[in-house]
Parts: sequence; C-alpha cells; structure tokens
Amino acid sequence: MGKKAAIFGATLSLIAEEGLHAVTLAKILDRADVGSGTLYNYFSSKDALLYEMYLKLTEKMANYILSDYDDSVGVRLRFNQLLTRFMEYMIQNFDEQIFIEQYSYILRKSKPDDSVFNNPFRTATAQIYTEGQKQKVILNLDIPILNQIAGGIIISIVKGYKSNKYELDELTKQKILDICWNSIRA
Amino acid sequence: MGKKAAIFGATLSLIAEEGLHAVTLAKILDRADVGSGTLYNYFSSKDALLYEMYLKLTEKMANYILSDYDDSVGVRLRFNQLLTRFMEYMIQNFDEQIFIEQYSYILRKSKPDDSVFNNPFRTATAQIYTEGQKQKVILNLDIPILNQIAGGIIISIVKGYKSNKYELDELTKQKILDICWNSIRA
DNA sequence: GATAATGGATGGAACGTTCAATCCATTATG
DNA sequence: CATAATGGATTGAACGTTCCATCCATTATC
Repeated sequence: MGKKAAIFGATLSLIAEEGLHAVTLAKILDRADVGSGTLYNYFSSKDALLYEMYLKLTEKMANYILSDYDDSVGVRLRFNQLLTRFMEYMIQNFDEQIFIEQYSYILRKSKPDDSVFNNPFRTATAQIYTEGQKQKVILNLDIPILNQIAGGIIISIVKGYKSNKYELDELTKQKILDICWNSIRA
Repeated sequence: MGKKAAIFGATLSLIAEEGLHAVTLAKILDRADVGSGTLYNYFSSKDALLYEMYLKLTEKMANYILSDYDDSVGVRLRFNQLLTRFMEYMIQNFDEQIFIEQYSYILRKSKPDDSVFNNPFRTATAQIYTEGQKQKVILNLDIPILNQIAGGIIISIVKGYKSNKYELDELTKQKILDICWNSIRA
C-alpha cells in the first residue's frame, strides 16, 4: 500500500476512535508505520493533510451517490435513488462522516465560502424538490429546509444505529426512506 | 459575576466560535479575565471543567424542556409540548448544543455508560411513543428509532438555520413541528 | 472601636510535557 | 552512481498544570 493511503487511513480511523481533537501526528505516524519526514513529503502541514482528506472524501461520497443516477424517472424514484445511496454510504463509511462532520465545523470558521458546500449532491436534490413543488407533490418550503429535513433524518438514524441503539434490517431501511419522503410530501 | 460563571461562559463561547479542539486554557483564562490559579481552585483539571459544564448544561436543558409539562393531555399535544420546547431551546441556546454534541462524542469513548444518556426528556418521549403505538396513531417502529427521527429533524433544521441557510419565522416553525409529527404518524 | 491576625481567593510566573515541524543520515530506486 | 524516498532524532513553541506572593474581607485581640 502507498504511504499516502496509509497516512489517510490511519488518520481517519484515529479520528473515528478518539475524535479530531485527540489525534496527534505521533499517533498517525505510529499507526501508519511511517516517519515524519515521509508525511511531510506528501503534506505541507497537519492542516493540509486534513484539508486534502476532506476534499478527497467529500468528492468520493458525491461520486458514489451520483454514480448510475438515472434522472429520467419521476421525482419519487429519483428521491429514492439519492437517499438510498446516501444512507448506504453513511452506513458503510460512517468513519468518514464522523471526520467530515467534525472537520467541516472547523472549515466554516476558517474558509466560510468554501465551494465544497455546494456539492453536486445538493444540486441534484434541489432539482427534485423544485420539480416536486411544481407538481404539488412536495411541501412548499424553502429548498434548503427540505434538504435539512430529509438529510437530517438519514444522518440521525445512522448515528443511532452506529451507537448500537437498534438494528437496521433491510425492511426498516425501506421504512425510513418512506418516512423521509412522507415527511416532505405535500 | 462569579468567577466560575465567567469561566463557564468563556469556555462555551470559545468552543462555539472555534470548536472544542482549538480551545486552550490560555484562551479561556484570557476571555474570562481570570488567573490560572483561580481556575484550578474551582476545577481540578481542564477535563473536569468540561465534564462539569456538560453535566450542568444537559440538566439545564432537561429542566427547561420538562418544566410546566402537562402529561394529562393526549399524545399529539404532549408531543407538541416537548418538541416545541426542544426546538425553542436549541434555537436560543445553540452554543450549548454545539458543545454538548462535540463533548458527548468524547464522553462516549471515555465513559460509555454515563447515566446522562438516559435523561428524563427521552423517558417522556418514549412514554408518548408507546402510548401512541397502542392507539395505532404512531408507526410501529422501535422507540429509539422514532426518537432519532423526530429529534434528527429538529436538530438538522436548527443547524441549517444557524448556518444562515434560511429564516425561521413562527409559521415555518409550526410547519416543522407538524412535519415531525407526520413523519412518525401511522 | 482601633489594630492585628487569619485564611481563602486571586493572578501570574515557572515548570515539565507534548506538540507540530525540521533536519539529516540512511536506504531504496532507476 | 545520481536522485528520490524514508524514518528517527531534534527543535522551539505551545500546552496544561503547579507554585507562590499578593490581595482583601472577615475574625480575633486588646
């Protein structure tokens, strides 16, 4: 495995285990089995490492969610496509979500207008909501509010699942997706 | 103002501004206008300060939400009471929520069985869900799942509002509460 | 009632530790 | 053999914590 990938992997797992504030370079280097000189060959600083990882992971997530996205079908099916993928990605890559959540909080303070926040996933869902509102099948609320509702449900449900509050079988996942749709349906 | 209150206030505002990981004792002491000796008269360590603040704020929030709670009315009205208070508290004390969210992540790692996680607010909502399920007005899902859905919507909506994604007038707040109810209604 | 003694609260200097970052000798690569 | 990659020792800065002199309200003494 490449050293850079090892550094990313070690950083991500450490943050998921101990939280962003507790992760030091020494821990990263130890877990990645890499010397500090090597790390500084790939990254100019610790901050640069975190930022690059953030860009990489947000892009990876957007790519996964939008891959094979069929935008020729109706709003209900498109909504289901995106949210199914979103939930599945969150479940299988929860460590990434933990990092993104913790780090994006820092980002908003230092780089408030970062383009990452206008990701293609949000563009796709906005399209669905606008079209759905014209067809009178989706509530007439601000698009960002609709986004927060549907996304908030998914994130919250996966968080609870990852905290071992309950199981999530396939049938329950389907019910959750239906709840997301019903919550914003006109 | 008491020195202890000044320390709490400085810590809370700093965390809301810069995130938990960036808050140092030097910054806290400077903002609270207090010497380090004073701080260590009130708290045995930085961790102890954060933990005590966490206990204080979670209790404060639970007290607010449950004050004047009328449990003699029907499930719909009780649900509305609790979630209205919850949303209002989050809106007016968002800094506290930021801290609690960031700190509870650390807590789960170091003290996974902390009793704080079984707070009276969750007990009250669980009562509502159980009763509502008997009356066939609430979806037949695990209680913790229902909790995550309704709470997730509120938290997500307030987060978006505090990120200046949209406004939240009284009418919109009412619509959000209706959405919470409809999302878990049978 | 005036003065001295007490003790807790306070702020800031000083301490050892830990951090991110740099430097450099060694190893791998082509 | 030349060049790049690597890991660990090293550095200075920043950190949490400790220590101590000072302040001040309260209490004791005469």
